[in-house]
Amino acid sequence: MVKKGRRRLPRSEEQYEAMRIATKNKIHTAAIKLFAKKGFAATGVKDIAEEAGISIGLMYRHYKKKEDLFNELVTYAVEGLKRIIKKFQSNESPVELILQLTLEILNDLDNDDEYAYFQMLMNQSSTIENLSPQIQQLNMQSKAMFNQTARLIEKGQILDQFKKGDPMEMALFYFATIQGLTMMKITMNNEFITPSREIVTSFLIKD
Amino acid sequence: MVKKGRRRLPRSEEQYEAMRIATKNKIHTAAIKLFAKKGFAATGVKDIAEEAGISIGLMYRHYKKKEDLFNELVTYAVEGLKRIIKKFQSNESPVELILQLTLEILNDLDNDDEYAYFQMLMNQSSTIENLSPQIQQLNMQSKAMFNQTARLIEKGQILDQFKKGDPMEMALFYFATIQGLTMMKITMNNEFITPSREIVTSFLIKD
DNA sequence: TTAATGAGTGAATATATTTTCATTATAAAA
DNA sequence: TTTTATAATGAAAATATATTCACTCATTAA
Repeated sequence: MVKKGRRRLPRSEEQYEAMRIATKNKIHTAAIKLFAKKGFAATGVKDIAEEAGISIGLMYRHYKKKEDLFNELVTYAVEGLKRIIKKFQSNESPVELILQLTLEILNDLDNDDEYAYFQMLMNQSSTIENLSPQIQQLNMQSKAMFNQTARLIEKGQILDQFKKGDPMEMALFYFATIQGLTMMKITMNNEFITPSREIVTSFLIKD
Repeated sequence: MVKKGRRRLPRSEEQYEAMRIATKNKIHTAAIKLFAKKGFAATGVKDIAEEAGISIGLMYRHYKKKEDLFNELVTYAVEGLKRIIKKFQSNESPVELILQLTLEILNDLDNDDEYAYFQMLMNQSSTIENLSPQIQQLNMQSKAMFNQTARLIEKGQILDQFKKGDPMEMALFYFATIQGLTMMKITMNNEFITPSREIVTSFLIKD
């Protein structure tokens, strides 16, 4: 409808799109880092703008509220979770699936990948009172991830790949270690030592 | 000096002291819970006063600033750390010492003891920018705790009580799991399953 | 009863943080 | 060089949170 009165643009729509995506990326990278490290409340929009190297005003052109930015990041985390859940539902060998995920996570921790930040974001979410739909979704997917992992462990136990024990308890412990490692990574930074996957999985996988 | 002009008091000094301690305890219990769950920035003095069942004004009679309250709690955490470090320096069997600590922690998690809150407080501390002397002390003790644990693991390896591996890496992993479990406990609350100590120590202790 | 004292209160003030918006900068077409 | 559309800015307004302080409350010795 508005298209009818199309006027000439100084830049092409593609150029504008690229600019917007570029600044959005800057905001994302800065925000995930700060939210993960300091939490939602302790992170000021000023901090984010500074870290991203843009003005506060520009942030608000992209996000009406600080919360909207947080929620968008949460959405990415949800997508990541969904991918893992889907993978776990495949028919591959349980031990292979767990090993694969573990190695991937340890690798990301070692390479300072954004993974750690997203993991922390998931914790931070639980500290927020006013649960947005995005955070509710995240909580649902987390629970699904848990159940899926417990089922996978059960499968692996039947195949005699895994050690005995309550699958739910083991799944919880697995994620607790991942959680804890992520936290350590973020707080210790360069003093952090990424553990071998043998250490991480020794409670679960038979030698 | 001031004692000279002593005037009559409606209550005895002991009574006043008891009242002050009572409210301080209320504040502590409320604050540690909220700081641990939501972090320093996200916890309002209003929240603390509400949870403690007192007025905001009374809070400020006991602590000039919100930060002072936080720092006092940090001091308690430091004392706890020092106790554990001292214990670890004793000549008891390494495997016994680690087992003892692990069981104690798991028991506290199970019983909803304040331990979990103090553990989380230690994380929250790392997210604060303006490092108070108290927080600096906490960081120093944390590092000491690490080193002490690594040394203990080394000792246990020589005695063939522990599995092989880099002691520092294993110490870090140990605390990461504790950290992660604490976090889970606080976020999941009643859905949390306290893992058996066998699961927690299986990466470290030989069967 | 009254007077005295320190605990306890919460509305008012100070401070910090978020959000808005009038304005400027940029790059390309004319 | 001028015009244009949109990105980008940052000081000002709106909002939220921390802190203060003039006051009330509770208790007990006199």
